[in-house]
Amino acid sequence: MARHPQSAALKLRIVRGGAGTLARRDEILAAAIRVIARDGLSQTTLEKVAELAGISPGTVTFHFAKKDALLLAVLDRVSDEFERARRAAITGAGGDPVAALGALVAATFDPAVSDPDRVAVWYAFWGEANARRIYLDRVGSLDKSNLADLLGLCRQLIDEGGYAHLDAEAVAIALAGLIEYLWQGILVDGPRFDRRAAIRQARAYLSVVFPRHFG
Amino acid sequence: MARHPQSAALKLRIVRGGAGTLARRDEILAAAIRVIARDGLSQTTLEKVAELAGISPGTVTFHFAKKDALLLAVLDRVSDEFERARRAAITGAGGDPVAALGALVAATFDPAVSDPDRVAVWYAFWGEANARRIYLDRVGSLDKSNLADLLGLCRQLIDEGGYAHLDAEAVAIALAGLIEYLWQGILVDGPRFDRRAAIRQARAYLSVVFPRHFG
DNA sequence: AATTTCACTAAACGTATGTTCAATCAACTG
DNA sequence: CAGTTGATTGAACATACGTTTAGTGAAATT
Repeated sequence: MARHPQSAALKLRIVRGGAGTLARRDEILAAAIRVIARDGLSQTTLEKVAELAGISPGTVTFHFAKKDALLLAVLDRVSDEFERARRAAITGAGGDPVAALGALVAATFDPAVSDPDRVAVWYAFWGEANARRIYLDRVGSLDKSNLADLLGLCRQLIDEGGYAHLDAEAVAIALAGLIEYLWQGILVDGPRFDRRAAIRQARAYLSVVFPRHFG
Repeated sequence: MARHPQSAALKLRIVRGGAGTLARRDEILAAAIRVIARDGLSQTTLEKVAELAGISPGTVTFHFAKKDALLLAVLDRVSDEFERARRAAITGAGGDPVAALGALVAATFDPAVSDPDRVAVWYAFWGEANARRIYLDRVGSLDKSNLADLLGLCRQLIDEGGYAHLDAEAVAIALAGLIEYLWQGILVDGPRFDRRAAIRQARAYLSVVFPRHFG
């Protein structure tokens, strides 16, 4: 008895990288994200994921051949979401480094992007990054391009804003570290994390470094 | 056939918190640290730990009743080492905030303290922190007291050094984030991590914020 | 010398879990 | 409507792993 027959709404069958409809894959990924966040990678089982998705364990391996493939798909999903939000913030600023830095901070703490589950998943993969090089490649590259963007924006602001005395690299690394550090608070405090305070503290740092542009 | 009889050197039997000699416990903890760093928490098994320690799997559960207890002991061990190094750096500075900040940075990237295995273990537990509250308590409290120390030192330097225009909290959080961010490099680059460059970058930030004391 | 204690081994046990597979049902196709 | 395809189930399989336990030998104790 197939409890989940193909509905007309799911007729759009785009098979890429694996079997199954995209909708079902998304449901499984969403369930996996929650299980990983709740139980950690070491306690994540296909049975738990299946139960949370309301399907049988076999269906999970039908859509994701191996457990490893599912976990990697989760990482890619979360990684893509973060990357997209980051890019949108920069693009929306239209070349203005001050607006871009502000938008990056705002995007980082946007509840839609950095909900506690996704943050927990992100840290879970960081925790296994040393053991699985493929994880390290993903999380590392996102981190790297984030720093590269911040460094570019800081350089631009230093040049155009008359902050020639500043060490762009030091300022950018500190900013990247600050943002990540505040981000950790989401992991620690969960839903009670004060996002406005985090944004305020990030801007306080920017106003220390670039006082004439972040008053 | 007991291949590891009690030798005269191990006669000192201090049993605290569990069975066994301290020496054997240390060997097991060292093996566990390496396995966790190499394979991640999700792939760490008692058999691997036992093999690396050159003993049988049963001996591990003899010294650490449960696997959970072993993992927690590993976390405590690494946590204690970090905390001790931090405290030593601050104490050694004798109340001088400039010396203390410099010593903290140096200690953070001291190879004896932050060897790649220990850093990987630290991140591994961070990765499971959302799932296991007891992990979160440990890693979170170390992080908290670290920030508290940095904040105190920054406040002191701001007051005594004539930096009244600076936001102490913003400066301290950025410093904490910067150090952690650079620390991540140990995880990413392993033994090839450039510790001198990291120290240089940390001091570059300090010289941006406190130019008259970190020239 | 006899007895007890401690550290350890090796095998056994039971369970949890990733993966496979035959069967089933719905939807689409011609 | 008959036949094919795709999604799903549920059970079976194999195995990896944490834990238990009986047994062993050396050291300490009496």
